[in-house]
Amino acid sequence: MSGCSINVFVVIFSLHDDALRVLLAPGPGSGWELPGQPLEASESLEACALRAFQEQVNRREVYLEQLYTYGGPQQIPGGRLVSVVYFALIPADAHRLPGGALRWFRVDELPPLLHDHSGIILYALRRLRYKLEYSAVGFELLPSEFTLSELQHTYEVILGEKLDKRNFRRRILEAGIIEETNRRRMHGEGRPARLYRYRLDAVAEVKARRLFP
Amino acid sequence: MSGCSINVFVVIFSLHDDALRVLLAPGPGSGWELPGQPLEASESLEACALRAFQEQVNRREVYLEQLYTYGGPQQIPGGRLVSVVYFALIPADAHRLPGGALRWFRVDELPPLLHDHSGIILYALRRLRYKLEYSAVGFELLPSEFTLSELQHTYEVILGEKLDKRNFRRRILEAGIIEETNRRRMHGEGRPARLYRYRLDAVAEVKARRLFP
DNA sequence: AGAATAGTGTCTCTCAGACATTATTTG
DNA sequence: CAAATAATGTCTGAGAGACACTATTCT
Repeated sequence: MSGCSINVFVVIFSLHDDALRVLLAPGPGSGWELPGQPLEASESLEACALRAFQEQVNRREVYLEQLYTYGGPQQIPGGRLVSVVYFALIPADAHRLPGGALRWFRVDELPPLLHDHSGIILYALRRLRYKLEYSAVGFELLPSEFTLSELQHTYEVILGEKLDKRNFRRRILEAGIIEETNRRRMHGEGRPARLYRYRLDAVAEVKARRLFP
Repeated sequence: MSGCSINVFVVIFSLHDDALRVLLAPGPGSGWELPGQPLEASESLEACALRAFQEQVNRREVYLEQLYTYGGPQQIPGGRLVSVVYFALIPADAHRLPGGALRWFRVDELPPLLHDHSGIILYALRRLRYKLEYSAVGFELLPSEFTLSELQHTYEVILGEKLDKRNFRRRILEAGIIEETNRRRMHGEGRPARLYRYRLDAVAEVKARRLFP
């Protein structure tokens, strides 16, 4: 076998303080980089990606999808480097404060990044926005029960634009991917909002639309 | 560096004899498999993919896009195996008869395949059909000048359904991705058809929509 | 009562799909 | 002039986007 090494990186998105954020690790030199690690001998690519942020997340289930595999002809000491990049969405209520030196950055205020990681993040963001249009991926950033206003706000933050309240609700409800609960959220001020959850079969459908497998 | 090896496979589509076909190589045992080869030390993933079918194609420019990277935890003797899979489209007039033991198979009549290659082909086909809807990828299977009937026929073969002639022409022309030439195709019988070509800036646009980079 | 947020319906316009006839060439 | 293929336009229904007011809770 030729001397080669594979790194798995993850673009981890989450939503807090009214902004979409990415988790980054301090790089070896001055900049930052995506969290990642070398693929170990007997684990799958996906398992390796999960390791990259298991300490950041309380929940076991997260949305994880392969993004792209980079492998230019660059030589590194000891062999060549191939990077497999995933992207992940974790719900606002499920992540811990970053441990170690990791930090959350707003996607619109990224620090200087090593390698081509800023290009990769922009690509992941493009794909997230795109998927938001045709799949139900937005729910992956919310707790399991949420109000329609919260859901709309999630969409607005990711897309970077305001949406019409009535059209948004009509579209989401007609799509049949969420269902009412009997519960409501009281936040002290204003009329309490009904809580919704995504339907279990809708979750299955979203998984079926995943790129692969 | 850990002992690991990377193979690059390509799902190569082309259109002839009224059917969408895939190029396959005889496997080590009894079944067939996708053409592919180990990644060499100082080449990019894409260059390795191009090597896989450079002898099948006259033209230098082909449509090539990364599909997915597989890397289960399976052990193979001497290390683990990661497979990067691309998919390629080559125009009907640009491919040679397969050299060596390679053969073209209709996608609806695949032979027994090794590994999970039949699943990979089905996934590539799904993606091709999907891309046909929102990008101009269909032109990549035709010669540089073509009639609208030929283009429609290409779409029909890939999608596996008949399309309405007037709606098809309206949609394609309104999309502004092709332009008339002054030439016509005479085929001895019936009224000669005007030849079209895709617009150069449309080609650029399609490239911009490519997944990455 | 007032402040704050939740929730609801209509109209218009654009786009997609169904559909049949005329036009041009060859033998 | 018959056979073969190319080329063309209209109608209708569904879905997307613009738009403003009422309802419920808390202090």
